[in-house]
Amino acid sequence: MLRVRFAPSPTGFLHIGSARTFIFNWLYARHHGGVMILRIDDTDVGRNTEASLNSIFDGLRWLGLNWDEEYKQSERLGLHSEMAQAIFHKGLAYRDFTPAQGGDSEKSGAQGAWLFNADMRNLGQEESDRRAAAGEPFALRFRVPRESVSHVRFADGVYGEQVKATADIEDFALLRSDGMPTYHLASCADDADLRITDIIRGQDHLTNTFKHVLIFEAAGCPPPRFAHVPLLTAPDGTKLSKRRHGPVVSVTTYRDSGFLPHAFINFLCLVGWSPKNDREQLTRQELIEAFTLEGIHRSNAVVNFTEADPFDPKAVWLNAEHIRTMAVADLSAQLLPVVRAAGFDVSPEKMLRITPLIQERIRLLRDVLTAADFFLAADLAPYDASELIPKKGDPALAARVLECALGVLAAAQFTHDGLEAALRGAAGTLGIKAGQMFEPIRVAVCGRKTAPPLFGTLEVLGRETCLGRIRQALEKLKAI
RNA sequence: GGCGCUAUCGUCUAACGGUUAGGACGGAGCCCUCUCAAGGCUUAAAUACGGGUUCGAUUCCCGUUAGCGCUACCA
Repeated sequence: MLRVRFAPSPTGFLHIGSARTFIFNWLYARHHGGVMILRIDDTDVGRNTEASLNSIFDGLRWLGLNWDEEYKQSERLGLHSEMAQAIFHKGLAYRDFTPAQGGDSEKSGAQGAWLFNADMRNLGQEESDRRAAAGEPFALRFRVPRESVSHVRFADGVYGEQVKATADIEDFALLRSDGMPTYHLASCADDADLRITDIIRGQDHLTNTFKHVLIFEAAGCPPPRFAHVPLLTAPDGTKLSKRRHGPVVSVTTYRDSGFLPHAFINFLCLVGWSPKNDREQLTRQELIEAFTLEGIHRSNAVVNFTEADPFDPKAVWLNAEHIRTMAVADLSAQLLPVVRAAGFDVSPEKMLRITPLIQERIRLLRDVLTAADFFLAADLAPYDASELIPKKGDPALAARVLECALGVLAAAQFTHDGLEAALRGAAGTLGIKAGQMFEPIRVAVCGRKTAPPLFGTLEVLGRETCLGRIRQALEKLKAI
């Protein structure tokens, strides 16, 4: 049975790169009828936050992709130290009594790679035991077998055969001096215990994988298969981070701005992966069927956002496509809570009548607020009376049109076709073009020149509202 | 610095070593049209650079350059 896991650490909100890794794992599991596991990698106690944990669950729940098993690393610490002890007792790890380095002070100025601390690596068994017994703190380091093994290798599902000389791998830590496992140890111990068969994760772990292979082998466990996916970057090429790029990299930002979960998933899949048949819009089922590791790219991909436009245009387009192809009733149901959250008390029935008029005019659910404002608010937002004047017309013409409309609408059958017939007829009577007739009416009832088609709009607005707004428009015209 | 990964239109990407280098988003233009959308059509736009190998390189090899990753008792 194939088993995959998504293992976020709760040290920041769920960002879209992590979400994509989750999605790829999920797709892979579902494609192969395997098991999807969510594991919270929370061994860095100092950096864990409750807010981060919530952000992860909020984001994942919104995506609507379920997982089958759930674990928390902090509840499995015994397992980790067990593996560390086993490795230590085989002589494949050693105690390092060197005091912990403060922060990343060493990092930048480092000339040449640090591999190990000779004194500690070669410390005699007796002295090591004595100092440990005396309570001196130590980190447990993996003894990279540079003498006996020349290279470590593994086959990556995306990047192919990978080889690295043991001479280039440093003696990494397994246990910190406070006894907590490091990421490498905890991750491998859990992957082994949970019988993970395939690890699909970010490419930033590609070179760490050699260490992991070493750990699995030292513990006597067969390593799982690995597949690394390319990273997501900002337009400037740097990796996505809240500090640099703000909330645009957080999954919840997409949710709150009115993305449909599936459109978002669809978009993320298309960044760094391709079904190779030019298809762009895929249903969940189609994604499951089409998803293979072979379709994953090897180079980083940029999420094309700017300060002016926080979302990748393709993501927005995909969302609009999904909105357009939804059943009206479904879209209406999605729109209702957005509208109500903005403070408008709209009935489901009315929302259902508004929806078809704006369906192909909104790209994000949020857009309903600006696209349908004149349906929602009792009073129109202030607008300039000059807007009422039609092309090649003057205030007098606008007034004539509106006076006429008052009479026509009072009598017309208030349906799309009835209104169209009445209004076109009126234009003919006045001897003006239909456009000149419709424009002042549109502005009068909508408060602006760009709006959904007129007849359907009038119909949904209803006779009383239309007449009232036209009278108000006439008043405004007098002021010119 | 060391080690590793990567390199096709602005962006996401396609192309058994043989294509006029294809598609999509975005841009521009035209059509449709009661405005705005949607839709239809057209168009500009790419193989980082230099060497090989080959009858023939986007594709294989080497180098250069650039970007990214790892190089923590972070994950």
